[in-house]
Amino acid sequence: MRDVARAAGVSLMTVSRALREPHKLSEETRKIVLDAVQKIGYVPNSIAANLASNRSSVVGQIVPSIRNSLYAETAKGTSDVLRSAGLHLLLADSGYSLQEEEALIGAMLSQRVCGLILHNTDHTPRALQMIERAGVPVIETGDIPRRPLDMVVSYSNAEAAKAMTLHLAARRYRRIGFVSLDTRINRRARERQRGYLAALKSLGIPKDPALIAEVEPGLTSGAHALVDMMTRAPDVEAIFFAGDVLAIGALFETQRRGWKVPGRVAIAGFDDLDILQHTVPRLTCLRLPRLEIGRRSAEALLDRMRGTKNPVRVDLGFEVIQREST
Amino acid sequence: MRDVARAAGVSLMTVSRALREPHKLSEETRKIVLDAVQKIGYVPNSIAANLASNRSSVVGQIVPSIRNSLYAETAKGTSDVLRSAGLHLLLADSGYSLQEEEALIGAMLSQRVCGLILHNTDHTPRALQMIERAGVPVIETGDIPRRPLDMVVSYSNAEAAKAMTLHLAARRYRRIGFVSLDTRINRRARERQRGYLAALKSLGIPKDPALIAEVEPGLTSGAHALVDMMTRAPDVEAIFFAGDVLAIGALFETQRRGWKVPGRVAIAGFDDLDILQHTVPRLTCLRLPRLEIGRRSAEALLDRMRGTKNPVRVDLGFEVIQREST
DNA sequence: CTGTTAGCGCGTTCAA
DNA sequence: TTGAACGCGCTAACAG
Repeated sequence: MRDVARAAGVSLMTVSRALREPHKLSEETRKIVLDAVQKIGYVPNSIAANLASNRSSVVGQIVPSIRNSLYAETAKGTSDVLRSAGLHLLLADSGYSLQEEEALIGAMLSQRVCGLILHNTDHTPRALQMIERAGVPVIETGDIPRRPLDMVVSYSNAEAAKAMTLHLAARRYRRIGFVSLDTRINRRARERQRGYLAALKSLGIPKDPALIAEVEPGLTSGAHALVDMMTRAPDVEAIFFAGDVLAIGALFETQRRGWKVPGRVAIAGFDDLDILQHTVPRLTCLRLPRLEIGRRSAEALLDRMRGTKNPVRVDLGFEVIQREST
Repeated sequence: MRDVARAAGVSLMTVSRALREPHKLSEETRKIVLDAVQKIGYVPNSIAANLASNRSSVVGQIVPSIRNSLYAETAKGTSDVLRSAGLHLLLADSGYSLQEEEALIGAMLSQRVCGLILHNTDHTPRALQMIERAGVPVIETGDIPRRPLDMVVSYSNAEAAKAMTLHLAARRYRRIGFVSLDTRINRRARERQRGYLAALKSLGIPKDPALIAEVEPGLTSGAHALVDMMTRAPDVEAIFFAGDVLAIGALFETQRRGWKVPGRVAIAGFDDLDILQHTVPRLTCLRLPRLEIGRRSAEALLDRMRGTKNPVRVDLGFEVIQREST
C-alpha cells in the first residue's frame, strides 16, 4: 500500500479510502490512486485490515460431515450468500463429534471469525464458554432447540418425523417401522424417533420394539436394516428410514431381492436427495430446506453484523413428498 | 495476552513463548503462565500472530462445486490433513467458472492464505499473475497439465477414459458410445473424450459421431442421453458415461423402461460413487483417488512450507472396476 | 476532501 | 532464561 501511495503521490490514508470508501474522495484523486493500484498489481492485505479494524470477513461453519451431500448443500447456501456480501467461509467437519466441534470452535475463534454457524444444538461446556467470551454471533442449525445459544435457523426433526408417520397412516399403513441412526449419540435421530412415537400415540397405535431400529449410517446399513426388520416383523407394512442414505440402501435391496415396493413393503425416506426422484419406484420422502438453511443462516449473520439485535428463530419447515414407494 | 501476562506476573514475551515455544522456558514459569491462560480463558489471536510473523495458517481450496460429492471427498481429504497439522481450510466454490475462480483467488490471496489448491488446470491471465506475484505454493488438481503452474496432484483424465474404453473393447463390445459434459468449456471432459478417441484409434475402430454426445450434468440429462443415443444408433452395444452422475441417471432410465443391462446395452461410469456398488445391476466404473487427491495435495503443501523445493508432480492413477453392468 | 497520529495484538531482534 | 523496543500493514479518529 505504501508503494501505491508513493506512486500516486498521496498519503496512505487516501489509498485506503480509495479502496474502501471511494465516494469520499474527489473523482480525480480516486482515479489516480486506482490507476496506481492497477499498475503496481496491489492486493490488499485483509488480515492487517482485520487487525486494525478489529473485524474480520470470515464466517466459520462446522458441519458433521462435508462428504454428506445434505451438508454440502447447506454449506453451498452459506457460501453463496457470504460471497455476495464480500465475506468468506471457513468450513470444517466435526465428524459428528462434540469434542472435535469444541476444538474447531476454538480454532475458529482464534482466527477471529465474525460469526459461527453450527449444524448442531449440543455443545461441550468449554465450547459454550468460549463462544460466550468471544461474543460472536452464532447460528445453530439442524434442529430447533428449546434453549438456543443465540440464533436458530432450522426445521424441527420431531415435527417432520411425526408428519411423515401420520402421512403413512393416512395412506392406510398401520404396521409402520422406524429406522434411524443411533439416538443415544445423535440428537437429531432422537428427535425424529420422538416424532414417530408421538404420531403413533396420537393415532392410538401401540409402540412395538420390533418395529424400531437404530443403525449405522450408510447404504449397506439401510439394506441390512430392511432385511432385519422384515425378518423380525414379517407383517410390517411400511418402513420409514429417518437417516441419511438408509432408504436408498433399503430400496436397492428390495430390487436385488425382487420385492415389490410398495406391494411387499412401502418405503419412505427423510431427505429429498436428488436421486430419490429417479429410482424405480420413486421414493416418498420429506423435503427439508437444506440450501435455504445455509442461505438464511448467512443472512441472519449479516443482519446481526449490521446492527439488528432481534433474536432470530426461523423455522423453515418441511414438506412431505408423496411418490411411488408408499 | 496482556491480561495473562499481568495475571502471571511476567512479560508479554514470556506468555508468547509459553504458548509457542514452551521448551525454552523454565518449567515453573511455563506452568504459571499456562495456569493463567486457563484461568483467564485466553484464546490467542492468530490473526495478529499472522500479521506479525507474516505467515498464515489457512489454506485456500477452490472446487468447481461443493455440492458434488466427488469434490466434497477431496475437500475432506484436504481438511483432515490440514487439521492434523494445525492449519485450516478456506473452501470456495467456483461454479465451474474461470471468472469466479479468478475472483476467489484474489480474495484468498488477500486473506494471505499460505497455500492454494485449485481443482482446475485452466486459469485466467489475471489469476496467473496474482498467484505469481503472491508467491504462494499452488497445487493443481483434476487433471495432469502439460505445463503446470507449480505442483500437481491428480490422475489423468485421458488415460482413465482410454483405459475404460479398452476395457470395454476387451469384453467384446465394438459399438461403444461415449457421453461426457461439454468439451468446449470443460477441459476434463475434453481430455476424457480424447482418451476415448485414442482408444478407438488403437483398436482400429472408426470414430462415429452418432456414438459421441455432450450433455449437461445431472441425472435427468444422463437418462436423456441414453435414450437419444439408443435411438440414433440402435446397434450401440455399450455406453461409457464419462461425467458426474450421468451413468446413474441412465441406469435408472433402463430400469424404468425395463431394458436389460448389459443385455440390451452395457453401461459404464466414470467415478466410483458409493451408490454404484448398490444399484441393480452394480455399475462398472473407474475408481479415482478423490480423497487421496485432497490428502496428498495438503501434504505437498505442508512439505513445501517446511522447505522442500522439489517440484511435485504426483499421478495417483486410477483403477477400472468391473461389475455387473458391462 | 485530504493528511497526521496512534494504535490493533502479536512476533522478531537484541540486550540483559 | 527473560524482557524491552520496534514494526507487521492497515484503519480510526481527528485535524487541517
